[in-house]
Amino acid sequence: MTSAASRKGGRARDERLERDIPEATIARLPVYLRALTALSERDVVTASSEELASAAGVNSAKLRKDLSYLGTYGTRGVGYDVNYLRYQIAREIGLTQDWSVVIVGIGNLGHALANYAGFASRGFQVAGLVDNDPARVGEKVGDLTISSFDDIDAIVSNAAVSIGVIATPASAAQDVCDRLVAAGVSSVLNFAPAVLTVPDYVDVRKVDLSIELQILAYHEQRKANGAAELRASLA
Amino acid sequence: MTSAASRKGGRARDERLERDIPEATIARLPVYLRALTALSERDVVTASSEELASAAGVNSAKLRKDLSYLGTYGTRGVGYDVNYLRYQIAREIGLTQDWSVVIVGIGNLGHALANYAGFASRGFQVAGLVDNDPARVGEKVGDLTISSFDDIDAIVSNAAVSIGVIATPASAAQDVCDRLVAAGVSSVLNFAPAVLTVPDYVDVRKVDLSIELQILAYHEQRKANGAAELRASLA
DNA sequence: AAGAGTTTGTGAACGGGAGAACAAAATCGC
DNA sequence: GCGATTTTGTTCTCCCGTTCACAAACTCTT
Repeated sequence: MTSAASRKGGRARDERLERDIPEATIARLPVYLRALTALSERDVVTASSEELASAAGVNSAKLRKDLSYLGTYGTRGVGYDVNYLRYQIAREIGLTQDWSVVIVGIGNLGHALANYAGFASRGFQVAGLVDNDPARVGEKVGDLTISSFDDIDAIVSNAAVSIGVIATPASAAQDVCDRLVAAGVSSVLNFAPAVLTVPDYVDVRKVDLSIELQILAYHEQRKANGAAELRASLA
Repeated sequence: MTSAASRKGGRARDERLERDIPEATIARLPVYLRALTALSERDVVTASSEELASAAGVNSAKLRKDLSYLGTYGTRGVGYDVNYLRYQIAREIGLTQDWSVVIVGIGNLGHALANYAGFASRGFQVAGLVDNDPARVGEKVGDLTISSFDDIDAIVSNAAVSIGVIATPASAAQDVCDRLVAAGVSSVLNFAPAVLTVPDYVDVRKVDLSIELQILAYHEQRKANGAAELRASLA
């Protein structure tokens, strides 16, 4: 932080100490936000790093360090003001504004995503649903109507969509991704089990259900083997 | 590897060099597996680390190091035998055996998971669907019938379920998790936006859709701010 | 059979994040 | 007003994971 300040030599807007917040921290901010929201709903006014950390499922030192990247929002001897900190984190993540997303691929998963309440409640608005299957185009899901691939451009530009969600089969994912990027999307959340190639300025995050299960299976197997070895060594 | 061998002093089963494979590597093995499967389907017999890495979306040095934890399966000057390596990875992850999973919470997401083809194709068998809502119990999803919470014990023990998938609202997640663990489940995949507390021997992995979107939103905001700052500094 | 050309496996350097520990800063009790 | 107490913000150390770079090992050509 001092480096940024000294480099620019005390520029006017430097109280807003231009950060580079570690990725690992960013990934935890939404968790803290959720914990704070829960506390706020129970009318808790103040929380210590210890309390917050336990609600978020992390270590308190880590939480304090994470928050220190955002600024000095706590009070020593007291803790953090729940609502104030909540607002600061929301602002930092960018949740004080609304984001439009388009969902491509309205199969089982796409349906679930389209109806997912967690989106709207956090400032994410589904601006369009798109599917390749002519039989599905025109179908209503919630209060939205499924459009065809060809409408991607119009949807993205009309609703200023910057985030695309891909819930298609793997075979279609790269093509869909290319179209989204061409239409102006610069962040992609990919549920398809495929590796996507995108320009540098585009962010991609991947969620892969079967990979998660495979990781669990590996550990299960290890547990089982460990137990078997233990039995063998006792025999 | 030498440390393990020397420590135990050349024990009988030590060719099976008892590993501790880094978590980061384990998380990538399923990706390699998928890439290998794709190559195999195109009848590719051999692949270099460079080819495999690009198919998997990683750096070739990382891929080689990852594979070296499993054993010496490549041939210098040649590359890796696709099918052989595929089998070795599958065995390592534990995919040469079948795994039974139970899905709890058959809302939109639960439905999608129950119908997800990627499970069956990788040796994961859905042994039961469970929901709390009496109106849903008895309903058929695919060729399975939804059971009530009270049947969790029976399902888990009858089908030797070791993995539980939680797709309930956050408010129910901890209770469901406790029941699963009590029934004998020792790995949990949690889709509910809640922090779960479990005994040490239980593994939990969490998938949180709205967190992924929030991370993307943060980066979007940064991109937008960066562009705005750039414009300002040029003006 | 020997040299040229590939490609793996790994040692070593590097960077980032986690956790312990403590000094600084605030409140509270008297 | 002052010492005791609480709790933050931060420094320091350690560990894990990534990447580089190269020697070892294999094939192919002549």
